[in-house]
Amino acid sequence: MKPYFEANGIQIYHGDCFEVLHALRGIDAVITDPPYSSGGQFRGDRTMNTVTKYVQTNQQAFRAEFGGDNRDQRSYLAWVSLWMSAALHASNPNAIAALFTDWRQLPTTTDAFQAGGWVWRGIGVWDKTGAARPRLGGIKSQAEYIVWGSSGPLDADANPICIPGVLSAPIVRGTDKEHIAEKPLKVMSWLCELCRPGGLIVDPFVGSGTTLVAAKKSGRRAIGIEIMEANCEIAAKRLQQGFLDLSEVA
Amino acid sequence: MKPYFEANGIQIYHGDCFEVLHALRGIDAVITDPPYSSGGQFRGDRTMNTVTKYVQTNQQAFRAEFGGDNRDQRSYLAWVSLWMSAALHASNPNAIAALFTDWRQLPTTTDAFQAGGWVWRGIGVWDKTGAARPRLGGIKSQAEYIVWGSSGPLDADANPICIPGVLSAPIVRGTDKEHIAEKPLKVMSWLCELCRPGGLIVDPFVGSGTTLVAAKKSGRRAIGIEIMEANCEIAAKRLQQGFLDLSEVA
DNA sequence: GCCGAGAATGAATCCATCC
DNA sequence: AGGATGGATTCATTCTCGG
Repeated sequence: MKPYFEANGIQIYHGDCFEVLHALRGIDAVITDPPYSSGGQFRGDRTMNTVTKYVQTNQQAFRAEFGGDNRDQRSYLAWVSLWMSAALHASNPNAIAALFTDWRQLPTTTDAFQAGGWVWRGIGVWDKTGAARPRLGGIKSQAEYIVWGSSGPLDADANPICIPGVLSAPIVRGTDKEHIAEKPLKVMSWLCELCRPGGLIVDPFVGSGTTLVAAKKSGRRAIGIEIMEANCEIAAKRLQQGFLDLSEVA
Repeated sequence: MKPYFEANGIQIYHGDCFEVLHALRGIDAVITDPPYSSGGQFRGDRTMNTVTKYVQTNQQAFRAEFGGDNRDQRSYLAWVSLWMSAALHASNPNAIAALFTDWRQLPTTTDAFQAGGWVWRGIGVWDKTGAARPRLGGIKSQAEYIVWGSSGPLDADANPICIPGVLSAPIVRGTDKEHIAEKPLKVMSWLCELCRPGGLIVDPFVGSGTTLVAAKKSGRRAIGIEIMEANCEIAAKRLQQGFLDLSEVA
């Protein structure tokens, strides 16, 4: 398999994540921001008045909520657990994994994480620090979440760090933004510390490539996988710029 | 039914939450911090008493055990959905609910919330701002979570506020702390704003009574339910002190 | 009052040991 | 493919107290 891009320990493969993951070995950390598949198809139904919708017993309410409304969640569960399982097979015994998710998919993501064979060890919070749409009459949806864990026992000796559980960083805006759901470099750099220094980080959903840029800056090797060629190009460009920046500093 | 305590629109009932909830009507908000039944990876860890489970060092201050904290995930799901369902039947059409949980029980809590017939609308974050136990080799467990939603459509006109999605407040420490799992008054006051001004807040798990104190300070009526008489006493005492403080200010 | 040193603390977790 | 119990370990942050 030939990488789309390669330089200074960072590779990008253009293709499907399953195909590439099956060919990989020696992963120390899976750090990624997969498409959330969020936003309910049946939101109108879900937000109806449940008291009028379910006049009878709550048994009916239970079936409505857990029956047909969340079919897309079911396939999200299956899909995430499949590639997480593929990643586990390519991982070292003390590997770490960290997946982004939003509030709506958080329970499904923790299920998928464990269904894929990983040990779930906690939740990190990315606080967007107020730059979120206000929600009148309720709590502002101001955070995204990082489901994290390991492929086996935590080997704290290999990487004796402790990163904060709530990371505050404003969302990427305006002309800097290359991708709809782009994460701040600060947040991805923070997650890269979960990987042992010099270790191999894999991101199966490169997008605009922020994980790869962060991995490079923090002195880890990285392999990214991306299915859309346009994104491969953007990520490669950012990596090249990043190297230029680094050489200027040196 | 006779309240254990009553003053200035705040009542405490000493008893089981199911019994009292069935007798109630007209709830505008359910705001509560139930026992999480969390702690540890193994069943043995969960079934320990709460002081052994949650208190590590030889503390000077004595803090009481609290009950109902050793359900497994299945029964936790069933138990939460049952009292949430009872609360729904006692609630007004545009009622709000907000439940505390930790990372481990978050997915079960969102299931139970919906199984009880409520519409899940998001997750709030209580950021303990650093004073949490470090976790070597991983992400610090620095937050607890608030699962929130409503009994039906959100009525933003009745209460046109929007509270932040990440609430930062240090944990309660030292001699001020009356309960192992006590929440900061600042956090509970924030949540009380979800209830329409003058509305009725119900807390089925009073503990040390922080929700009730916050409700009083924010000008809402409140009914608390608590099964342990020792906690009823602590909460009543705090409420009386609160009223004294208020009168001194006035 | 301000600063620094030392002590205390935490809605844990992991593991050895015992029954 | 056991289950319960207790003890060791962890360190950033907060608290206490003396100078």
